[in-house]
Amino acid sequence: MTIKDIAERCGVSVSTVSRVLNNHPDVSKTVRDKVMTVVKEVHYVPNSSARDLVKTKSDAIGLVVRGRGNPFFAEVIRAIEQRVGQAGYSLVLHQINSGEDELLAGASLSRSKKLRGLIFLGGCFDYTAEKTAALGVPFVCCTYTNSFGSLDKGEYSSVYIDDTEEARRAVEILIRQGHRKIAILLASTCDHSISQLRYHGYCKALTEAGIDLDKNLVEELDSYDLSAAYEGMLRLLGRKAEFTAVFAISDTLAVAAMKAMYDRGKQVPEDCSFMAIDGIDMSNYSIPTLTTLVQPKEQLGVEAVGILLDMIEGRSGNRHVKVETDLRSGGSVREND
Amino acid sequence: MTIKDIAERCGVSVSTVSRVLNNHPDVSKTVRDKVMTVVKEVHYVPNSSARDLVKTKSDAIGLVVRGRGNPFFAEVIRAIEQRVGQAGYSLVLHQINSGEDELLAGASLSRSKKLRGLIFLGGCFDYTAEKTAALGVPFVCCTYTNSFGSLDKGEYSSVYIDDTEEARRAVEILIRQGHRKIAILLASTCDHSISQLRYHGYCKALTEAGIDLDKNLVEELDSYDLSAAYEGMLRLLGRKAEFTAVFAISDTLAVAAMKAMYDRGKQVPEDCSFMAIDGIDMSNYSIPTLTTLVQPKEQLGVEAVGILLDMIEGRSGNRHVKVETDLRSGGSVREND
DNA sequence: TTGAAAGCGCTAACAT
DNA sequence: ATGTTAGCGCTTTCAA
Repeated sequence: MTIKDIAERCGVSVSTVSRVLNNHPDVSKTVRDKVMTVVKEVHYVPNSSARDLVKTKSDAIGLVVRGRGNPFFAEVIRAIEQRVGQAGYSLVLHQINSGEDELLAGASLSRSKKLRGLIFLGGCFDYTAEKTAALGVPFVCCTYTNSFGSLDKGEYSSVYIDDTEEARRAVEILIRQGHRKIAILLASTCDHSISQLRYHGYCKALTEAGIDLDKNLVEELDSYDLSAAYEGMLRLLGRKAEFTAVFAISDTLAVAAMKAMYDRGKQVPEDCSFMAIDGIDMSNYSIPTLTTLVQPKEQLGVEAVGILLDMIEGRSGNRHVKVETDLRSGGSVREND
Repeated sequence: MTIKDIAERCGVSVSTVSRVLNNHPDVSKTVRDKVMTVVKEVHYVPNSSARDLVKTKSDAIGLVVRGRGNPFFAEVIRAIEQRVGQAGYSLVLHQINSGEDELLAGASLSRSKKLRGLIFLGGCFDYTAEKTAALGVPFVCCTYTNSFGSLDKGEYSSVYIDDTEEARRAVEILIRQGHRKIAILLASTCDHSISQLRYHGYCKALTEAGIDLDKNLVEELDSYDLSAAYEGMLRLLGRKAEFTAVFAISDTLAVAAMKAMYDRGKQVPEDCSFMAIDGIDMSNYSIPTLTTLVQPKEQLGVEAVGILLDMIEGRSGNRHVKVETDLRSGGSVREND
């Protein structure tokens, strides 16, 4: 069923049908009604490929999300969708798995869908000008910035929290509560990602407090899965290393780790305190409620779209916005005062 | 940058470039290499609209998911993606919000992307032949079946659990443990959805055990949000109605409700047992681990794709597959034996 | 207000 | 092995 079929059934030309379909004003009501009737009757829907092909400039913004089903991203995505829609643009959401390259995905999406701009959510931290050149449109890194890459500040945009500083702050909060033996649950100490940055903040806080880093208290996981965190926590407990608190680099890891504690007959926070970063909805319902530095998820999304639209519409060049976390005091950290 | 530009730069015709791009064998290595070099050099990516437009029959299967960020769906989606890919088809994933009509979305997707078939995940239970007519391709309802609609068995396919029966079974398990005062946490008793079916199973179990339905123990929520479940549980506790167990129609509701218990200083399962249906990953890490009837998420996805491909490739007509849940015994139900 | 026709970028038949 | 060309379904000038 094509526009031509509709035209024939209505006894009009294809251009008239096209006009009706696109709400052009210069069509008589009689014709318009007739066309619409037939369209409804046969459930006609225009072929979007043909439509996209013919119009040179789209209103599509691409969103490439790395890490499927990451609950932290869900809220950010929602905010992005809403803002993009409000601004009269359409959103092309493309989710990729951890192993894939988001720049490649973005470049491909950009060319094939004629995107006006791109937002990357949860990508890598080490882009080079050479790799981003393929994108061909303005882009903004959401929830991270290019800490390990060689990109100049003027070559990209970002909305992010200062991962190192926030991690330092989180660990400092534990130290202020009297903790000196603090374990860390993370993905890797040298993967050039959020994990490495937050590890760095952890080290910094220890140093500032004059505490020596104990490698025995660093538990590296091979994924962000809940099961990996659970097993990691058990290993930590099994090592018989002494610690009174755990800093988990994400809420999900903390929740699974607290469960491991419980299953080993230990109490949180009596036997061990837990502190994390992210602030997902779920950790509000963990037992006890997780104490965590909450990222401003909606703001992250809103700012990302704002910066991108400013660039697309020529109001400004690349920009970087650092946002702050908010301490949510649950019951997972023992108060020693 | 179009295929024509590439052709010019290489001094060959567009068809040659097209051949290279599509891995046709009849191109000399010299030409192929030259074309590939230029393609990489200029970051050329074919316009997918033009590509899709020209090929009359696609290999795309649509997946319309109702209910963004529902953790239960995540695993089903993963299984579907994998199977569709394995079979040599591509997947077009379209997520819609609770308010939207999945049939409309599916119909639109179907026509505009020339889909070969559709899978609906988390849709409604009341389709009519009139409404599904617009789809124009075979479709299968995944995780639900058309309990309240007027569709004939031969007019659609489905992979589902028997919601009523599984709910009955869940409540029966509670009754076997000696519970007689069992509250239920649900979304609605008459929304023609999973909630209504599971409510029906709850009633059935009570009746079979000779227990009168106590409307005071039925807590209807206005959404599936964790916060709604938390508040609902507080209301239930506030009513001073007596109950020794709660049947939550989904894992997420149960987790939030258990937290409400904890916050009111009550113990699970000592003061109240909890039982649910779904079996999401997260509820493995609740405290205590949630006792729940686990849906075979991967199987749901695999079967859905299997049925759809059988129809697309003409091996069979519409089919209905009922799958079974698996009891996961956590610590949320008190064992009285 | 309507119709005819060009062309968006690509693939695939048909030529060579 | 490579080039020429006819569309795929649609929007959009340009004419009428």
